Amino acid sequence: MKKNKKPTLKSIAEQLNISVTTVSRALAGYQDVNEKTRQQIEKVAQDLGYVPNLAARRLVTGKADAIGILLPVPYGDMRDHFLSNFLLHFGQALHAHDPNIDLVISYAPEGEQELNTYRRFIDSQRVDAFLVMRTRRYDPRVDLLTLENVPFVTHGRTENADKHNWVDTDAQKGFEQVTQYLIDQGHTSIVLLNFPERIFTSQLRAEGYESAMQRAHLPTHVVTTELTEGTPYKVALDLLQSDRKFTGFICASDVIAYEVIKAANTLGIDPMQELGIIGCDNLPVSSLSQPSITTLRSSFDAHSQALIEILDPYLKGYTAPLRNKLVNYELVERQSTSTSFSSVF
Amino acid sequence: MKKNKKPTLKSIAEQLNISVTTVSRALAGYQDVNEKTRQQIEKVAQDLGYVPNLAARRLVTGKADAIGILLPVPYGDMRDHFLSNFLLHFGQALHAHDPNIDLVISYAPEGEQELNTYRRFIDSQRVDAFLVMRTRRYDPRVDLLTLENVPFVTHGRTENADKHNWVDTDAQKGFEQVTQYLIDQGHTSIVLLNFPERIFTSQLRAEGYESAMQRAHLPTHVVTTELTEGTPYKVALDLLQSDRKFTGFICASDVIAYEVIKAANTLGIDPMQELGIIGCDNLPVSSLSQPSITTLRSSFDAHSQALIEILDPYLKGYTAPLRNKLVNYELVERQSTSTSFSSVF
DNA sequence: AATATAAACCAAAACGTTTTGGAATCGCAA
DNA sequence: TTGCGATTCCAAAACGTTTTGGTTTATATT
Repeated sequence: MKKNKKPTLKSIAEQLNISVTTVSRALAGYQDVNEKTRQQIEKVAQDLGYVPNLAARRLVTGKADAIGILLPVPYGDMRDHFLSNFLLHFGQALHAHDPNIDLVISYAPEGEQELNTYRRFIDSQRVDAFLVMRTRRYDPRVDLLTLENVPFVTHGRTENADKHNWVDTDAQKGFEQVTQYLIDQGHTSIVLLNFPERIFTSQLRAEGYESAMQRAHLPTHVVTTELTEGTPYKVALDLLQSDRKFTGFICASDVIAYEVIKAANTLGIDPMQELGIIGCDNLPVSSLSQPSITTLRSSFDAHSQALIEILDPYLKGYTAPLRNKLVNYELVERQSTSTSFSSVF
Repeated sequence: MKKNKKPTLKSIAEQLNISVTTVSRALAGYQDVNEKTRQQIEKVAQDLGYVPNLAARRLVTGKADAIGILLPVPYGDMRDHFLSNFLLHFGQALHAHDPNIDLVISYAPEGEQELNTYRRFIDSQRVDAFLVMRTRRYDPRVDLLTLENVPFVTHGRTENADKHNWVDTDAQKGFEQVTQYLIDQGHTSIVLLNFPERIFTSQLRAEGYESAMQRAHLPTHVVTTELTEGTPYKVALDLLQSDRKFTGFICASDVIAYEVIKAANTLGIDPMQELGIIGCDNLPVSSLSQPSITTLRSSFDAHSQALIEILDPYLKGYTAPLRNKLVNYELVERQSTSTSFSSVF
C-alpha cells in the first residue's frame, strides 16, 4: 500500500511539532540545530522516504543541478560512434562525481535555428552549465554562451580557444608521435590521410605529422578525404599505386585505416608485411580488423574527468577563471604496424 | 549589454499595467483574453526575450516535462554501440516530437544500489516517465516502477511483459525470415550462433530459426557464444571444421558474423563463394567488412516513434492503458549472402 | 542580580509560475 | 430601467523549498 501523498518538509515538521525551517536546516547539515532534534528529523525523513522536490529547490536556489548538452542530429553512420559513446562515458563519470547532478540532453541541429534553440534552453534555466560538443572552428554557440555569460566548456578547441574553457586531445603531439613511430620502424615514404581542413583538428594533426617528417628530413604528403562511402577506399587505391611508393599510412580515423587495408588487399599487397598503418580513435573496427589496426586512443575517462573538473565550480554556483586541458593520446599497438617491416628494411 | 534580470511574467505585466494572470493566460493561449491585449503581451514577451522559468512551472503543475533514462555502466567495448547510438536517435526523435521535453540521463548500475537509485530519482519528481533500457528477463526495476505507479516503457520485453508497456523488435519473425532466406538460397546446413540464454531475446531468436528449419525439415544446430575477445572466432573455427559442413551462419550480432568471415579466411574458405552469413544489428562493421555483411536492421526511428507514442500521454499528464509494439526487422542484403552460392547448388 | 554570549529554534518572505473563483464591463433584450 | 449573458480581466492561493532576520532559552560572566 502506498502513501497517497509525497512526504514534504511540512509533513515531517508537523509530525515532530517543529518548524519547517528547522527540518530544512537539519537535513541540510547546518550547525544551528540540536543533535537530538537532527536525529529525530533524520529518522522521520527516513521512515517517510522523504526526498526533496527538485523543482521547488531549483526555483528558490536558482541552481538547476544539471548540465546540458545540446546534440547535433546524428549522421546515422559510424561517425556517430565517437559522440554517442563519449556521451555514455561522460554521463557515467558525472554520476560518479556527484549522483545528484543530472545530464540533460536536447538537440540543436546546426543551422538557422541552432542559436535560438540554445537561447531558449539558456533562458529557461534548466541547467547550470553546458558541455558543447563537436565544436567548429568559428563556433557561434561559443559566442552566444560567452555573451549570455553562461558557464560552459567545449570538447575540442575553437579559433577563440583563449576565451573559453575547453578540453581537447593533443592531436599535434599524438600525430607527431605516431609519425615518429613509423619513421623509427624504417618507413621513409609516409602519407597523412587527413580530414578536410574544415575540421579544426585537421590542421593540428597535419602540423604534428609535418614536424616529425621535417625533423627526419623526409618529404611530406597530405591527402584529405571525407568519410563518405567509398571515398577513403578510392583515395587509398590511388596512393598505393602512386610512384611515391608509400609504405606508411597515418589516418585521421580508423575507418580510413581500415579502407587502406581493404585497398591493399585488393591490389594484392600484404598490409602486414609491406605497410605500416595507423588509425585514430580506437573504434571497434580497429580491433576487429584483420590485421588489427594500431591506433591512437584518447581516454574517455581522462576527458570526462577534465571536463567535470572544469564544470564543477559552476555547479556549486561559484565563478571560476578560464581553464583548459590537453589530454594526451595513447598509442595502441596492433598488427597493422607489426615490426616485420623494419626487418625488411 | 545584457539586461541584468531575467524577464518574468511580472515584468511583462508591469510594463503593460495588467495582471500576471492575464499575461500567463495570454501566453498559454486561453480564450478569455482579448486579441488586442494578447498581441501586446506577445510583443513585449518577444522584445524582452521572455522564456518561462521551468522550475516554477514544474513546481506548480507537478509535471517535469522530462523523461528519464537511468543507464547501466558502459561495457567499454562494442557492445555499447547499440545502446549509445540508440540513445542519440531516441533523443532526437523526442526532440522532434516536442522540443520542450527534456531527456534526463543518469546512471543506475546493476547491483545492490540499483533500486535505491531508481527510488530517489522517482521521488525527486525529476521526470514524468521512464524509459528502461537493457531489460532483463526478471527485471526488478519493472517491479519497482509498477509498484510506485510511475509511468514507464521498456525497450525489450521481460517475463512480465503483459504487465507493462514495452517496445521490442520481433526477433522471432526476423530470425525466421533470415533462416528462410538462407534456405531459399539452397543452404541446408545452417547453424545459429546465438547469445547465451540469459539474454532474453536469445530464446526468441532460436525459436524463429528453429521454426523455419523444421518447416523445411532441416536439422537445427544452435551454438551460443559470448562477445568476449576471441570467443566467437574460436567457435566459428570449430564450426567451419565440423563434420556437419555448415554453409549457412546466422549470427546474433554482426560482430559474430565478422568473426565467422575471419575464421573462414584463416581456413582458406572463401566466405562469398562458399558460405552464407547473416549478422544482426547493422553495426558499422557490417558495411565495412569485406565481404560486407547481410544483416538485420531494426530502425532506430521506428523504435523511437513507438516509444514516444506510448510515453506521450504520460507527458501530458493523462493515464493510459498498457500498450506494446513489435517492430519488424528489415533485411539489409549485402555481399555475405551473395547468390553465387545457390548457383553452385 | 544583571548582563552578555551562545545555542536552538522559527515566522515570514521569496522564488515564478498556474489555477481558482470570481469581478467588472459592455451590449442588448425586455 | 432591469436583467442577462458574453467577454475580459484579476487577486489570491498554491506548489515545496531555502534564506533572512530575527526571538527565545539556557549558560556563562561580571
